[in-house]
Amino acid sequence: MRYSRQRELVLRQVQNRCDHPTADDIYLAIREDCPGLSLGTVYRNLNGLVEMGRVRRVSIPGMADRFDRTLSEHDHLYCTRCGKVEDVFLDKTAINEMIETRKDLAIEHVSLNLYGLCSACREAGLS
Amino acid sequence: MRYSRQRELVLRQVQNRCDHPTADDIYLAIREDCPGLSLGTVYRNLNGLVEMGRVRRVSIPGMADRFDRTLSEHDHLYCTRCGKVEDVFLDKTAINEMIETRKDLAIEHVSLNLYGLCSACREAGLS
DNA sequence: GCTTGACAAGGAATCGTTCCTATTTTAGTA
DNA sequence: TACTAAAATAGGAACGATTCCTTGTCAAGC
Repeated sequence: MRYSRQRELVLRQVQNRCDHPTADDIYLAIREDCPGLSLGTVYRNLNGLVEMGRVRRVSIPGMADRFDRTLSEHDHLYCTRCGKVEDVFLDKTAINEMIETRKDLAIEHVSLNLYGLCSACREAGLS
Repeated sequence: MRYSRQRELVLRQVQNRCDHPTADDIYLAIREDCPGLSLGTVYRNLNGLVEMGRVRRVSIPGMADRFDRTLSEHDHLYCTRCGKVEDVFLDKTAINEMIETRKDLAIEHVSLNLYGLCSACREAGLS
């Protein structure tokens, strides 16, 4: 795979942000430094970077895909109040053990979608 | 909410099928008995039926939404070989317990997406 | 039987995403 | 440094899923 300035910018954008941007978020952000950038290029590069394992894709039903710089195993919490997506690190041994007991199923992979309040909304609600 | 023949047909279609049809599947099936049916009507009624709790929506990233007649708590297995969606009934007490230990999180709901082989593909693979 | 509001049909519009084509960039080679 | 082929881009058309809008229809209560 050849170097490209656009891919470099896309990767940096994901890595430098602590939120979970959509392709369009990334497009709008990079566009300032790189006018003439095409949204198709952003999608193509994001797909490539996901395939290479450099970034992760976060899919939540009914929303545009988001992208995540954090590669280590974790899940995502969708905030039902503000819509933000937050990383959540869970101990999944209990889940994996439960899955293993089900010898009748051939499950290769489990993904969790968590719905609730993000840390900011939770703290706002406590006060 | 008023009665309508179209809504009746949509609901029956979901309830009489043991697969997980998409809006379009339902549209095509009903259209035979009810020419002039509009796809928009199918969507509108499905959304209404989901809101009323008469059917369930099954969302899997990258695919059209599917609809499920089974209302009791369960999850879904997406077959990585044939693409079929299958109901899976899991004992989620371990998951719920694990979630409860995380006092730092305000999680309201957890949904699992399972990826693997459906029962048909699994049996085909064993032989 | 008339009115009114919920519903349907039909199609335009939207959103997220991919695809296509001509043009530009990159990297290896002479 | 110049040349070339492969790979990447820009720009926009196309696509699939879904919603929205407008107009027409029908059903239940007065």
